[in-house]
Amino acid sequence: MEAPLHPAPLPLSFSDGVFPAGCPSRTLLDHITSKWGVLILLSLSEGEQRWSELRRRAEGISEKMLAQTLKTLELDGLISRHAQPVIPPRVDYSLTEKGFELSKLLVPLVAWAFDNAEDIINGKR
Amino acid sequence: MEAPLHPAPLPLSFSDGVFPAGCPSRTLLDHITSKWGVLILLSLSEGEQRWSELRRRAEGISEKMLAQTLKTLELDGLISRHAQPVIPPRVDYSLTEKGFELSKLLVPLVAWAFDNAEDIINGKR
DNA sequence: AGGGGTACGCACTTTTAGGTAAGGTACTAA
DNA sequence: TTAGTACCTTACCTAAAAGTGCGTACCCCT
Repeated sequence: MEAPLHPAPLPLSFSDGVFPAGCPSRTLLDHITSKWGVLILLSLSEGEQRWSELRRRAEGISEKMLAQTLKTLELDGLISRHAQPVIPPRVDYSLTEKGFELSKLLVPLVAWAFDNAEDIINGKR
Repeated sequence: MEAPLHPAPLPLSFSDGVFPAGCPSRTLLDHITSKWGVLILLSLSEGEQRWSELRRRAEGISEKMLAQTLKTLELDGLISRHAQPVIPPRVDYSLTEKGFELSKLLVPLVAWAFDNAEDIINGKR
């Protein structure tokens, strides 16, 4: 009931306790935590998948946003693209090492959100 | 170099592998992973803080967005507000139990982003 | 001959998050 | 009297995110 008030470790290097405005981590966080970025990374945490599969799994995503999100994450070096010159086209996406590291932190977060979402969203308003 | 291809546990309850569009967790995730939501939660993970302190730490935030973000997170039951009827006004914010649970997952994520941001953002384009 | 699947790119429009600026209260200090 | 602090609210506006729809290339199936 009462506020926890635990100090919490926070192993960050923000010496002065300020999260600087121009910090590159803000940009990276924006990519990772974008509406569709999370879902794509999450989906790929289960292994290599192709375009159409990702489209199906991230329900509601438009083709434009899928392409855009994939491109951004690829530029960030979090996922890699394997295009096979076959007909019909086949392109597989998978996590890079860095992307996999990230997914290990992201998966539990989303799992927690999934488990607690109903209580939280219903409990209010 | 090569793609990892590890299956990854993924302890989620998405039986069919689809992340449903209307899922409440999408809304909750939007709040948590919003531009300022992350920073506020992160900041509060270090303990109770007041309005002006949060404003200073989340560099670049406007008063409007601070108020809005705090309100959303409070409605979600992630933070709690303690207003003291003193002059000048003093309002302290802290994480709730749920918010603290969440921060334990969020902190390492942001720490990772902070550690890897420079490499990632510079290495591209 | 026609329709459908796959993986996009491009242009256009809508929606929304966020920024800017001003005001408001209830004081205190100069 | 003017300024300043702390904690907001409200109205307005813009820039960025996201949606919509169209086109493409190539082949398969019927």
